[in-house]
Amino acid sequence: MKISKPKVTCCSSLLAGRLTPDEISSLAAIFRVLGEPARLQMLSLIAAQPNREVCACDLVNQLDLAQPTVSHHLKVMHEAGLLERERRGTWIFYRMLPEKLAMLRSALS
Amino acid sequence: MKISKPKVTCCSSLLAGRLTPDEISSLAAIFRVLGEPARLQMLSLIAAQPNREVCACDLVNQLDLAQPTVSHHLKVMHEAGLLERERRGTWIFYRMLPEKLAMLRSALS
DNA sequence: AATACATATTGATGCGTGTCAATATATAAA
DNA sequence: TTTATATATTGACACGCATCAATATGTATT
Repeated sequence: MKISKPKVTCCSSLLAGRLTPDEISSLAAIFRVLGEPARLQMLSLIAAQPNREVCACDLVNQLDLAQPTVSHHLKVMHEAGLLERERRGTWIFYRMLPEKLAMLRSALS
Repeated sequence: MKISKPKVTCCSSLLAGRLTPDEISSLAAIFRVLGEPARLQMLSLIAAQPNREVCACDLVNQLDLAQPTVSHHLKVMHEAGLLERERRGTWIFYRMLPEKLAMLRSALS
């Protein structure tokens, strides 16, 4: 029985070979999302919570940014696949989705 | 003889704990450099070379960008610590410095 | 329905930066 | 020195986007 050779690369890797234009633009899009200090700070705050989630109001209180600005960044990160949202009553909680970060990690290796 | 406990964290990690403002801004700066499709394409082209280096003229030929634009991006990536330069005659060759990418990888883990 | 609070959206503004033409600088060869 | 080629710099322009005030929408309570 023939054993198929395992593929060593699972995702697009920046250091090995040439990337397609689609891979390049989608990779750049995620990097651009992370290239904003306010957003990195929000991710760091979420990761620092014991249950790994925050409601938007917490970020508004801690972040020295106006509420529309926080809402804007949350939307950007949610649409980029970095955060998931869940409504609980009046509050909306955001959690990290580590898959996108893992994908970036493999793109950098 | 007492054996010192090894530190598990070597660098700033986005997912564990809170980051300092300095860590956040320097991390964001590198992500912003990578958040540009033209620059990712240049890195991909460099990584695809057999000897892992290119001269600037090669990039100008292959990249559908004006020469000053290529020069600008090379400067940005060099100042960010992603590329190293070496002059050989009239040409200037650029090579990748994988250390910064490794640092980003650990920040994402 | 009315009130209160949380979040999202709209619209406007200002700043950063990617882009390129023009020009300058650097290196090598004749 | 002159010529040619490679790279960098300057200056200007246009576009994207972070930011916020004002407003709208959503949810729960009375």
